[in-house]
Amino acid sequence: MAKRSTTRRTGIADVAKHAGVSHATVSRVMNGNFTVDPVIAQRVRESAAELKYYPNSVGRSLALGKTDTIGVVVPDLGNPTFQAMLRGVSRAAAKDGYRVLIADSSEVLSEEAILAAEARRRCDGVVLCAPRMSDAELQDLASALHPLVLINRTVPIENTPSLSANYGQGIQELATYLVGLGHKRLAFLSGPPQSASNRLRVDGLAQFVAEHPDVELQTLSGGVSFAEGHESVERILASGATAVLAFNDLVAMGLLSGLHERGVDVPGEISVTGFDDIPFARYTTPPLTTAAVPITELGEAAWERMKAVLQEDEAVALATTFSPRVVARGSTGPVPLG
Amino acid sequence: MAKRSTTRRTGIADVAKHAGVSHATVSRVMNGNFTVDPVIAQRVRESAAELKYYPNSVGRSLALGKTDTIGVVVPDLGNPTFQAMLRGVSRAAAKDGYRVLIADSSEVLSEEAILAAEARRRCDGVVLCAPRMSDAELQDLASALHPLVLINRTVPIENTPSLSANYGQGIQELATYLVGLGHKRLAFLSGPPQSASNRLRVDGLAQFVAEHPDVELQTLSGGVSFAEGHESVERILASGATAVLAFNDLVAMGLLSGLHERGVDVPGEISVTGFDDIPFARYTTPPLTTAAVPITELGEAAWERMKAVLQEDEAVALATTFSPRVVARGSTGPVPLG
DNA sequence: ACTTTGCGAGAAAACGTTTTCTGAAAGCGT
DNA sequence: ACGCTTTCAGAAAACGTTTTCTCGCAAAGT
Repeated sequence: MAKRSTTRRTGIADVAKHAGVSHATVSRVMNGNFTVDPVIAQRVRESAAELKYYPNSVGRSLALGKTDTIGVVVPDLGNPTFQAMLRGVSRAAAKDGYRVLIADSSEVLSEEAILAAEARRRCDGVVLCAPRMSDAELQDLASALHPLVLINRTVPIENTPSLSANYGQGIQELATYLVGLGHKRLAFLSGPPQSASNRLRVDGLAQFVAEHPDVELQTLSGGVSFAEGHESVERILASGATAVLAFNDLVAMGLLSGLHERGVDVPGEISVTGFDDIPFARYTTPPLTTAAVPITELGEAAWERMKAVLQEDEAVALATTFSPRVVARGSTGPVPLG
Repeated sequence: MAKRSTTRRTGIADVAKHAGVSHATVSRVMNGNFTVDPVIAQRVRESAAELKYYPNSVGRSLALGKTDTIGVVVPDLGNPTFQAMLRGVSRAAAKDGYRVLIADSSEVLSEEAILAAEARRRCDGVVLCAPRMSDAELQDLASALHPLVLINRTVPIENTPSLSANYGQGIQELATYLVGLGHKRLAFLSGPPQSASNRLRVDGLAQFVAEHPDVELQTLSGGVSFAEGHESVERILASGATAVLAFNDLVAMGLLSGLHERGVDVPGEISVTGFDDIPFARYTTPPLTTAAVPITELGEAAWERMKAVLQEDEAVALATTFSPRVVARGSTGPVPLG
């Protein structure tokens, strides 16, 4: 049995005894059931207060069959994007009395499914942020995870809503903006190949190029982080591009920093755009032109969908996309003469 | 009773029936108890696999009296410092099979105690990050929270370890560094009054001034965020200080940005330091001189202490302080010629 | 006065595990 | 062959709630 420590926490039985009633009555009072004589109810409340009784939440969960907790699986807790998602989910869920259990896969692909399944076992549902796993694996997992909501990953699975930013549209708008400034030679610093949002950007750019035959686009493998952006400087300069579309703001900022060190003028000699509009983007020098993704709202929307699924709402919207908005700042300018 | 949905999840009873043994035996097998005949154990494992059985974790928690979960309460999930703490705690705990439940008080003082107590009810212990509540309130709460670990807040309470960065020492080292560059007129852009770490900085600076009578220090009320740093530009310039110690990196970055917009040269006309060394600090222009706080390590250490308390180790270190390290970068320079 | 209705509270089952206790069978020495 | 220990598995209690069912009692209706 549960290892009896010297002193047990005060339970419902203690309150019942103290108030001279049964467990059932105490439970009823604690849950605001009105079929209890007000006099007795008051006595129970006083006993509970005196004994500092608070219902054991594990016991409650067992009886009720729910934990009032949802799991959120993120690829990297160190990434501002996922931090913002997490915050959105957490705050929205908190408003409805739900708590969030976090699981950080540290970008280890093989951990993702395990963490998700384990989280589901403890929680009423799971939110998967930008899962890296394959479509097939995700499909398999979906039914086991069932109250499941996806962020930045769309897979047509029954009962699983998904929220995503329209990266394809966003990157096209950025490219359009750059071309409007006169740029003809663009470079795309791509993200991780297994990332669905990278795929959307690649596809969006492919479409853009198809519609603008006069524009030349090079794709260079980049990454997701500052450091990776910083390291890309040489290759960017060698490419001869006059404008760079970075995978995200972090990469753009690393690039900006590297260019600054090399004495390359931004936007005088080269223009740089990011993606996401993380809080820092407006404070870089020069301030970063980027596509704003309402990522915290995505998180909040994820909770709303989750709530709907938990309540077994029939009409829960499945796929919702949020459109990024180009935010023009100082890191982009007219194509240099020459 | 728990509202019976149409299909129940497969439980230990199903496996028992399928394998032709008792609940107890299944439980023993699942928990790696070796007092089971290997032949039977194998049969049970096969049944479990076939039925896709996974132990219900709420049931387990109830029987075992533990949830393998700890709560982490932070003042603001949007703050990089707390994000880093959270990440440290979460990753360290995950290595030991524990999960983290998050509670974000959104800097609402009155929510803190409630969230902490509620988290404790669901978890085996609570980590409080930089609690804003008063010492008295914290003392009161401590026993109810008991497996409790504090980050960036030291209160002498039995059984509750605390991890903190030595902000007093750090800010003195930054001030020493600035004075070494010739600065005599310093300004401190302070943080929230109820923050213990702000108090440590104030005290540290007071000591510094006492030891350096020739140095003039002004304290201006600042804040914790970018925006607040950005808004302080006028007051900083009006102060006539040649070097500014910002409460943290965020404030320093906001200030840097504001100064840039005003065409003020950093560090030519004024030097700026931050605090924390958040990942972005090295990428600002100019790169930010700051005091590096190993904040993720603080989080990891917090878990180690928590683990020790959970295991009822007698010899658990109570108060541990981490020393910040001055990281000199480009935002500081010699005092301008007057 | 006797049955019916209704209200409120207690007994007990249920949620899904773990673990103690008990008992049966098997192994061993004499 | 008998009694002892040992091994292993099942029955049942325990964890702390919620909820259904039941029942007593009082008020109301005939």
